This record gives sequence, structure tokens and C-alpha cells, in this order.
Amino acid sequence: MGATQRVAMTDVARRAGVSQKTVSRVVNGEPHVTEAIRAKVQAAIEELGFRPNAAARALVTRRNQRIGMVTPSTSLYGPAQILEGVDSALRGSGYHLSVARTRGNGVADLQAAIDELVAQDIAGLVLSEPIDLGQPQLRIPHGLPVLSFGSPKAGSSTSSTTEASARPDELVLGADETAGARSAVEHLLALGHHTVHHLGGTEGWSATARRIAGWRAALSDAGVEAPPLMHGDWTPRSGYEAAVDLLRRAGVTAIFAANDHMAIGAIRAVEQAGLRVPEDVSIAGFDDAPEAEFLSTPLTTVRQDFAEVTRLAVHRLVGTIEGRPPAERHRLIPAQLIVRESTAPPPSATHRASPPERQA
Amino acid sequence: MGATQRVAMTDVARRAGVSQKTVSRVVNGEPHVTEAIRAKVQAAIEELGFRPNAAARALVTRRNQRIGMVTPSTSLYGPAQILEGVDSALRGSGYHLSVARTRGNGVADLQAAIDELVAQDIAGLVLSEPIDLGQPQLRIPHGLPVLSFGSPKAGSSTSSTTEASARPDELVLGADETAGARSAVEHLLALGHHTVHHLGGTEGWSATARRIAGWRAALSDAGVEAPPLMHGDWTPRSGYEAAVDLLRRAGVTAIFAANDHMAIGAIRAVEQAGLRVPEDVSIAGFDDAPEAEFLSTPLTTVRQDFAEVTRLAVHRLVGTIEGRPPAERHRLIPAQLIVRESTAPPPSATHRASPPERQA
DNA sequence: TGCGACGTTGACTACGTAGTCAACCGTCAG
DNA sequence: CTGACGGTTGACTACGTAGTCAACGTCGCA
Repeated sequence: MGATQRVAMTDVARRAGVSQKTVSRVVNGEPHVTEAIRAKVQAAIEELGFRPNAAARALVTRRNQRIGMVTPSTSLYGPAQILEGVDSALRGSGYHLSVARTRGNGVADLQAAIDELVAQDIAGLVLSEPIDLGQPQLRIPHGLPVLSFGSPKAGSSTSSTTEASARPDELVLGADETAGARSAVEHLLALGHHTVHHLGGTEGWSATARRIAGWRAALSDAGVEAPPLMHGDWTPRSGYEAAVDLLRRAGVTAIFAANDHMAIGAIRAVEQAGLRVPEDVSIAGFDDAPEAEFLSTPLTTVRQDFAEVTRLAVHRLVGTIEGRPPAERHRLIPAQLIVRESTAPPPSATHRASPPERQA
Repeated sequence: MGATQRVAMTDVARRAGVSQKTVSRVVNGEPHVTEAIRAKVQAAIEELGFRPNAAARALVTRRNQRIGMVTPSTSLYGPAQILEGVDSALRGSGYHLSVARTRGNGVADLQAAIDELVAQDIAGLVLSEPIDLGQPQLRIPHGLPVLSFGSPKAGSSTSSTTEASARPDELVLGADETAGARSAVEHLLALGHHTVHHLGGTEGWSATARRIAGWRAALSDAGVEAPPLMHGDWTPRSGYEAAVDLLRRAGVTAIFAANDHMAIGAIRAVEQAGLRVPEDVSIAGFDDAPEAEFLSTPLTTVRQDFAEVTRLAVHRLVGTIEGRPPAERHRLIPAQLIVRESTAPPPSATHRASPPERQA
């Protein structure tokens, strides 16, 4: 069982009639090796089925070609997209990807996942969802490059100026979710809704905080007091249950859900209450998940360009690892409002001034 | 940048006034160490912030605590659930998880992902989605334990007897998707539909083949000739487009989509054609994705118990790695038909004999 | 023809850990 | 009181690779 490694460079060297060091040169594609010898070594490698021992290599070079990634989930849309994007961006870079999923939403859970990765001698650390906490007392080895998708502090958005993060050398990239959320709420207000209710994501997630921040900012700009906040956990069920609660209040005409799945649950709740989307209640989501466009009521939502964000982020992380730190450590990519059929003027809007339509 | 590792066991040993070997004993929790010395070493470890060097350990023990997993995607429901389940099952086992995503659906793509993992000295290999090919000419190091979720050969299902796989020692576990698909189609036939059309998943995936097999089996048992097969790529869009095509034919009353997302697209297509689900056209999916229950038309679908499958599979894989191979190498977990509101008798069924309702 | 420069090759060694084995200690039975 | 034994500790070494540096050979130029 399992004794996978048997053939070493010395075996190849003996077979090819050269030194171990020469085999090393061939394997690593170093110059200063005669073509004839290179071919001979290659042949010996093939014959013996030699594969370099990664552990020995890591030991002697004192560095690992491994990136560790902490993710809160692999099945939620955002984290899954980030994981996929990071993997894509890493392919061909020479770095391997190690994944650790957090088991809960607390600091201890995040720390446990980080520790597991750090124990693997990673060259860089990716935090898919940095927890939203006052003082992120995370123990991360000094000098280990860190990339976070989204700042742990709910950003003031659009301002590209950086808020200080816990680690001065931390890379922070992401879509501008705050501005994206803001544009969704502004869209609803522009349609004529008096106010917009928000179904927040899981408490403690920075993404939750950013979307709440955008929601509050839009309401504040419009001079509207924010109604009580409700929290779900990103699942359709939680969106459904929160919306059922919400619909007990009078005059609810617009709901902004923190993600598309909660929006789907909310639509169901509205319909079960005998109301129609969007005629009676408008609903907007966040993510532009693939199914959003194909729901019976296609969903107005906010799209993030995960491919671009992850590509740029990984590029900068690898640069930092290899001693070429980017000049700019923080970057927000614009998010895009996608207006579909789940949002419309409120029932009595036609009796008021015609609402100015507005695109993000 | 990045010189993460500085403190070695010898440093700790000097600090604690013991030998490096004793530090090694303490770190690994070996017996035969006086409590006083153990405490002294622990203190020195804390003070110096020592962390064991994984590469050196792997080099000398000749084995890695790493499981490599190949997945075709991290955002599709099934693969994401498998990834999440494997990660959960691995937590606390002492093994780390390395992920490689295939870039395409060909053998070469799968092989490339496998090679990348093998280069990392993995102790075990997990294939989330074994490609469906006649002769899987995959190069996998001899003696490396392999776990596949679902056989690469579209199984005859229910029979728990194993079909021969490429590697005699390969572990093959999964939900009985063939039986699950069969039960969905039988459900539709029992409702009175003359036939059931199938929107298949991405060609080349074994999951696609298994669901097709179940579909064909159910039709065959009912003495119905299978209508032409259509293929999508698991996305709602592909389900939508396939259904638009399909609805050009006359007399289409029942569609079984290979996953819930394609079913969502199909529902949209039906509704856009001016027809109703389920009154005019019944639609069933596969996966029981979280949103399936909360769609405007809650979806009849098939649920796999990914948690159970992955837990069992990882348990057996780890056992195999550690020299305790399970007696049983193949196992199918039953899949469960979930009947909701997207399926009903066909439009004219009431004019015929009342259809016998049937549960799986 | 002679000399230096440069390209090629290999011997030696370090990297940090765990396995092997011997030395040492105290205890207990004879 | 002495020898044996078991528990504790450390010296030495191997693991497989890449870095360092020296030796060697060849070529071009003076």
C-alpha cells in the first residue's frame, strides 16, 4: 500500500551514467547541460518512471509551491465562484491549491482552518470570506502573504482609498458589493418604492456587512429611515421564512435580498401570500446566479465579475510571494446591476409622479 | 518575503536543554518522555513559536498526509456537494485536501489534473466525476489508493454487484443515480404520460450516462421507445434552449432533466411557450438543490445523500491508505424521489384510465 | 602555440525530521 | 548487596533534493 515513491534521482543518475546533480539540472530545466546528456537522462527518467519528490524539494529550497485557501463553504455561489476562479488563475502558475473549509462562522473556526493550512507550509494564504469582526485577532505567521476577498471591515466602498486592515501587507480585492447593493436599492427607490426592506445574509460574514452598508447608504441618501434588518443564512429556506415574517407588516412593497437564493425563497413567500412579483412586491437579489435569469420571474440582481477579481487577486498574490509586491494592495472591481422582471413600480405608483427609471 | 520557517527542532532542543530527538518525541506525542521534560519542551516550543516542517517530516516518513481530489467544477451542485462532504469527512482525520479542477471534459484534461495532484505526493486520490469512457487509459501510480464517486461505466444500478473497474483496487461509491433517474421517469409514466423526454447533462460525464441509463431502463420496462436524447451542459440556459427545441415537437407532456438547474431552464421555456407547469407539461429534475423546493413551481426531483456517501467513501479511502482496506469496495446509496408540484397527469389523462399514483 | 574565458560536470553538503540503537538511570528481586 | 530489567534520553544517520564550488575540457584569440 502506498509506497508510491521508490525511484530517486540517484537511481536515474546511475542508469544514465551521470551524477545526481546533473539529473537535478535536467529535471529543473537548468542550462549548461549538453543536449546528448539531457536526452540520455530523459530516457532514464522515462524508463524508471521517476517522479521528483516534492517533500525533498520543498525541504531544500525552503519554500513550497502551495497556496492555502480558506472558504466558508464550497456550495454557496460566491465562495464556489471564488474557489473556481482562484483554481483557474493558479493553473499553470506552478502553485498547488490546498483547501480548508471553516466549520462555523466564529473567529475560532476561521483560525482553525488557517492553522490547518499553515501546518502545510503554504507560501500564500487566501481568505475567501474574511470574518467581519472588530479586532481580527488572527494568528498568521509573520511574512506570510495574505489575500482577502473583501475587506473584513465593511467598506465605505466606491472610495478606492484603503481602509487600514489588520496586516499592513495584506492584499484585499473584491467586487464593490457595497456599491452594487446600493445601486439595487436605488433602483427600487427610483421605481417609486417608499422604502426597501433588506434580508441580510449570515451574520458575521463580511459580505453580509458590505451589502447591508450599501442598503443603508442608499436609504440614507434618499432620506429614508432604514426599516428593521432581518437576517437569513443565504439559503432559499431562510429567505422564505424571513419574507413570511416580513410580509406580516403592512406596506411592504420592495425587498432586497442579500443573495439570489434568499430572493428565490422570498418570491415563493410572496406568491404563497397571494401576492404577485413584481406587481405587488418587488424583489431584488445579489449574485446573478445562473438560474436567476431563468426563474419564472427572472430576477433583478447584482453581478460580480468573479473571474476578473480572482485573476487579478491571484496575480498579485503570486507576485507578492515571489518578491514582486504590487504597488496597489487594495482594489474594488465594479459590480453591475442587472434589471429583470422581478422589480417594478409599487402598486399605487401610477397614481404618483412617474418614477424616473435609472440604470447602474 | 515568505521565509516562513526559521525555528527548527534543534533550536527548541537547545532552548529546552534536551536533544532534538526528544523534541521530536514531544511533538509527536510519543511515550517514554518524563512529564517534566515534556513541559519544558512545550514551553520552549511556545516561546520560539516552533512549527514542525511538513516537508522534512514527509521526507523522512516517506508518506504524505495529503488527499488529492479532482473535480470538474466547484460551482455545479453535485461536485460542490462532494467537495464539501469530502472536506468535512477529512477534517480531524489528519489528512489535508488538495484540489485540482479539470479544465475540459476530455481524458487529457482529467489526466492533467491527476498528474498535478500526483506531483504533490498524495497518499490518496479522489475522482469526483470519473469520465465515462470505454477504456479509461488513465496513468495513475501503482499502489495509489483511488476513490471514484460513481463508476466510470454507466452502471446497471440496483444490482449491488460490482462491475469491473479499470483498477481492481479502486473504491467506487455513490448514490444510485440510475435507480433515482428510473424512479423519476416511472413516476411520470405512472401519472399517465405516454413517454418522457430527457434533457441529458454534459456529454462524457459518467453522471450523465447513469441518469440516461435510468431513463432508458424505465421506458424500456414500460415498453415505450425512448425518444431522441438531447444534451445540455448542466446550466439553466442549456436546459432552456434544449426545451425550446423540444417543445417544437408535438405531444411533449413530460420532461426529465438531468439536474435541477436544467429543469429550471426548461420550466422557463415551457412558460414562455404559453404552457403551464405541470398542467400542460410536467418537469422533473435531479439533485434536490436547495432552491428546488422554493421555486414558483416547486420541483419534483431526486435527492442524493451526499453527506452519507462522502462520509462512507472517505472512511474507506483512509482505511485503504492506512492498510485497512474495506472488504466491500463498491457501494451504492439509494437516491430518493421527491415529488413536488412540477409533475402532474398529462392534459388529457382524465379522459383515460385514472393513473395509478406511485411513490418511490 | 599558449593562455584565458566560459561552458559543462560532479563531489560535497545542508535542509529538518524520525528511526535505530546504545547508554544511562532507577527500581526491584534474588 | 548485586544483577537484571524496564523506562528514559541522546548520538547518529537516512530521507531526496538543490546550492556551492571546484575541476575539467574546449574554444577563441593573441
